[in-house]
Amino acid sequence: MATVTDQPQRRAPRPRADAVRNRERIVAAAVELIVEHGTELPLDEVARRAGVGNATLYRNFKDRGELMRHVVLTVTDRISAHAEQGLAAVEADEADSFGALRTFVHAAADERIGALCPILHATFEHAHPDVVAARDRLTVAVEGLIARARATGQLRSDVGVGDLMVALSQLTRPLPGTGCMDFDRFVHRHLQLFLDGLMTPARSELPGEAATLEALRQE
Amino acid sequence: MATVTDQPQRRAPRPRADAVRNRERIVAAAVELIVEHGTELPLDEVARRAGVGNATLYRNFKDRGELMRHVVLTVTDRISAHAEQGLAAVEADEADSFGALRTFVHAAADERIGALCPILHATFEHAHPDVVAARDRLTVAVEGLIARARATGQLRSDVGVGDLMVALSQLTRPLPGTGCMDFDRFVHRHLQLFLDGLMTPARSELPGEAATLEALRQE
Amino acid sequence: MATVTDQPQRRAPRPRADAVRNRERIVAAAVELIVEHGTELPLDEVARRAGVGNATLYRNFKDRGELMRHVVLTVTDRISAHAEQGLAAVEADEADSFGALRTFVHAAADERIGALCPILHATFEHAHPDVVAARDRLTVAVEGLIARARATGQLRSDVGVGDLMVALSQLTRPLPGTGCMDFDRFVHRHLQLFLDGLMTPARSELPGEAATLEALRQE
Amino acid sequence: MATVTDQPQRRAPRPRADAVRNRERIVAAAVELIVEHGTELPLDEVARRAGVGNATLYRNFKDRGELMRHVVLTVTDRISAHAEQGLAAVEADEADSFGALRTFVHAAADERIGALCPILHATFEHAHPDVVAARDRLTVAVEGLIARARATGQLRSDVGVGDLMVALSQLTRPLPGTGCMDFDRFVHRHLQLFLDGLMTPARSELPGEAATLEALRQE
DNA sequence: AATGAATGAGTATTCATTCAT
DNA sequence: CATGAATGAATACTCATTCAT
Repeated sequence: MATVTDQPQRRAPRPRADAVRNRERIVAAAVELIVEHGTELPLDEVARRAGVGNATLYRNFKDRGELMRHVVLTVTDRISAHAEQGLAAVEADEADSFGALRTFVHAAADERIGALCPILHATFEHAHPDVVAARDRLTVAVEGLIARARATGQLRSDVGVGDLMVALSQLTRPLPGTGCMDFDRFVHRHLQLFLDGLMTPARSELPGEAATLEALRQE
Repeated sequence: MATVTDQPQRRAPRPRADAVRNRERIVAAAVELIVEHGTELPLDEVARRAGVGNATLYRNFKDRGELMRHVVLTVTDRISAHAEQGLAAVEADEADSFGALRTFVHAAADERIGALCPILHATFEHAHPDVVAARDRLTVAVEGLIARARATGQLRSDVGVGDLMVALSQLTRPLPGTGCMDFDRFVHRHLQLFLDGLMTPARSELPGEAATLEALRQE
Repeated sequence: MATVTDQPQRRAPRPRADAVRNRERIVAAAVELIVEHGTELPLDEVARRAGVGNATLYRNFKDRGELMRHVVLTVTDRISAHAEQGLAAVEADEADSFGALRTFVHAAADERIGALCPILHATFEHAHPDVVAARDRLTVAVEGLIARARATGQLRSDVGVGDLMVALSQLTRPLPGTGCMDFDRFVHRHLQLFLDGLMTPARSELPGEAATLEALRQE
Repeated sequence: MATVTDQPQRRAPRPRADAVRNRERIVAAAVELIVEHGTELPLDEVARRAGVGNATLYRNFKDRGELMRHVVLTVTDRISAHAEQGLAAVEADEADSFGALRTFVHAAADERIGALCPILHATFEHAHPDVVAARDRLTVAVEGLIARARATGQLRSDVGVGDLMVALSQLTRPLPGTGCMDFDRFVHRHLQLFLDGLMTPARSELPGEAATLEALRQE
């Protein structure tokens, strides 16, 4: 039915079928390599891993910063989707709100949120519109989860979204030079322990003030 | 002429007075820079910060690996001292055992345990005798603290020393390019939350198995 | 059906209508960019300025050298036309012969004789038949102008066609990175001064020997 | 007599005897290569020509721009010295003032003033204090020569220092890819002709306005 | 025939490490 | 001993040219 109207419109997007694939493969390879070797990885290595020439990488991403930004956007979007999904479940089904938070945290870890550490760099373009938008989307969704968990009295009231996201990023931050496999065994334990610490009743008083993701913008 | 008789007595202690100072300044500068800029920093920068020529650095430390090892040893030793001191206090005075653990964790953060991130690299010589010895010393002391806290029923029984140390290292791991100052504001909050999660009664079941520091030797 | 009979007639002129246009636009873009940014400009830039894909450029011009050659030929031909026109005027109308030389020099500058700077490169194919032919045509015409100006006693007798053409090229040679607009303000002054120096009576003795365009073939 | 006071002060400058030599050799090689191959020359080639490793070049000159700046400063200073020497001769000895200008122009050509074309680039750091100072020094000296030549009625009054310097630079601008040897044969002829055009009585009217070196600052 | 994409070879620059003073 | 300088081996990035659509 709708296909009739679709056909004439397809001319523009088509010729890039393989180019789009290359782009995706480059970002995927970059995520992998950031997880394995940290953010200082050689871009030629990314290109090789993606199975393309190095210049193809540069055709798609003007420089290292742009590639990093796309990695961040890609991973952030995936994680936002998890958060929104969890939030929808909680709102729709009256599900266990803290459980939704737990589920989200572990899912974010599996999505390699630790690879987002570049976003925490002072040198990273925190002000780029796309980055701001992605961060805002994630913040909104996670704040929703947090508000729900707080509303049901399961989450202590003195923690902010930044506390959760920064600790989550740090605890899952990849170990350079490793396949990460061994490390994964421990990470979910640490997350679980941290989540336990977020529950009510609060067992200690927190120093400082609640962090926000915006506050990480350096300078 | 009378001074001649003095000279032989000076042999042992004197010749290294400033050399020792140089060594210490180099390690101190390295710790600072690792905390500020991560482990990939230029060694010339370390030398400059230490106020010595770069060749002096290489005279004292054969290569980057050796310098990193000494950084790790220095920081580990300081942290071990804190752990042992806490343990002694607990054993002597029947003090609050979980409180001792808390005190130790925050002290380790202030001692820049985050500078131990080189130990997280696969390329680091985890098997070097000095490193093994330092790690063992720290492990013993922290295990003592853990045993005490467990004995008084305040620490949940399903966490190992590795869980504590790895999570502690990760949560305090510096963000490259950061003056770290802003970050410090949050770190103690995260540690406090994590510590809350370590208390009894356990609020969740932990996946995987307890980590040990030895297990961090990758590959 | 009747239209079928029309088709055979179209063979010769039609198939190249837009192709010819493309060729011209590419050369024009190249001239512009050489004037603005020197000869080291990226060919992709030329294609973009011409509004065609880069591959189209390569379909028309095998490589950089061939494009440069066509630029040189195009510009040279235009300048030859000016010279021949000036010569015709002088011969027909007994006009002011040195004035014709002046007019030619400024016209050549406006035709962007500075874009001939590729001809100044040692790597340029000075011996290519088309280049030789174009250069000979220009040389003949300019020599005619010079002969006339000399015959009327206005042009000093110790300067050759090469002196004129090389100095003219150099004085109008574009400065890379410049929009050239500002530079244009000065160029005609310098040309005027140089032309004044060509007039009789000679005010100095010239060192070396008269240059010829052929002598620019380096090595 | 003065040597007594000199001896104790010599300690500082000594240890760099060879380093200073390297620096000079790098600049000299850069001038040579700019003359031969233009400003886009590979820096590795400069290092090789200077007989040092490429990193030595970068130790001495942070980047391409800094090397270029020092080339410009070096050449400009040498040329300024010529101009000042000529000016001193004219002022002291009542020598032929236009002859002094001629002598200066040919000397500047031999000092490769044509290699200064980078100074005319829009991308060059025209505002750098050292460049400004060097340009001012040169401008002052040449303006002195011009004023003298004008005062004696030999130089036409409608040309500015910028007219002279830009035309001089352009006429002596090296031909990329050549040993320049052949070209040198012609350059002094063109300069001589241009200089003739500068003499009184003026043989034509000049369009536009007198250029200044400052006006070449792009944008 | 025309295009956008892909590629490899080249160039600038950085940094760990060694050498000469 | 301590130092500044020198070096070669990376790595990021550009561009002429070729390929697939």
